[in-house]
Amino acid sequence: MAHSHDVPSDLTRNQGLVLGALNHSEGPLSAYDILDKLRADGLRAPLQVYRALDKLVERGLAHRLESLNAFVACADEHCHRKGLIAFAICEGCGKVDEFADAVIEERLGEWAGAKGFKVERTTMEIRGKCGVCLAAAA
Amino acid sequence: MAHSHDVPSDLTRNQGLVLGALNHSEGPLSAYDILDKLRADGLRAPLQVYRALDKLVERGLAHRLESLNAFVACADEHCHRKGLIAFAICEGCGKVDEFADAVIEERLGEWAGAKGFKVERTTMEIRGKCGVCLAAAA
DNA sequence: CGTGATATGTTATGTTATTACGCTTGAGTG
DNA sequence: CACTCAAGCGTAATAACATAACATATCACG
Repeated sequence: MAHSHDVPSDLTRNQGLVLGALNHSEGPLSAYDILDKLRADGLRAPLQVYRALDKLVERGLAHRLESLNAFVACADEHCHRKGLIAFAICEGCGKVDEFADAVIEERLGEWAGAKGFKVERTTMEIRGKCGVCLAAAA
Repeated sequence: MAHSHDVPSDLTRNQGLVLGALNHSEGPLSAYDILDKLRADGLRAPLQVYRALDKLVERGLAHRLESLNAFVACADEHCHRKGLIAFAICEGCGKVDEFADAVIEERLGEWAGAKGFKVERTTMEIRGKCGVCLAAAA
């Protein structure tokens, strides 16, 4: 059976390395975090990472978390996710939960329709504490 | 009658200057944009701006746009806005429309409740084109 | 007056992201 | 095969965003 983080075979070397680093990580990584992890593999410059990230994000294999200036692998194995994706980021453990909500998306569409605004991209990020961390703190 | 951008009188000098710069601007400003506008008033270092912004954001007089690394004055004159605020950012003219949506907020609350996640802060930013820019492009 | 909390000014530094330039690779075509 | 065109790659330099560390100032309040 397929590993939960199998990687498309048509990625370039750098793209594969970067996606591998993201898949391997528990939480989000900054571009420079990724670079540090991949120095052993020959990467030397931020741009090598940013270029790979651009492609991965473009293809939906990774996501950028704007409020962290960091990146995560897409949680959807088959990367079919379309439209609005929301992220819940735990301030305690740093883990990120990715989800989609059709109601929110629809509601946003209504707002946009009423305003004549054409939506191209939406970022939605919730900061807080996950259940595990709350339980641990209690 | 009150000016639409009257400023609370208990702000410090730097806070007042920074909020003034934001109020005066058509669109979002980066901290360094603000600094440049305020050099004539004696500001010299980024930190002076960041410190003022921290306070303004804390008080809800300004908002940070994560996807732009920039700031806007709060659109609500009386700064009573609580809870989730969404921003629609036009890629054409750079203007930002601020709005609140109770349905989205509630929906998010439901998700959080089901997951046991405690929400502390939410950022929601829509990128796209506003009606004016769409009309102009047609 | 003293003292603690908040704000300030300044320098230096850390972190994130892009520009500019030239070389390499590989698919597709004449 | 040779050509070329698009995509990717490597490197250096720099731009843009943000904070640390430290000293001084201001002001409410006991």
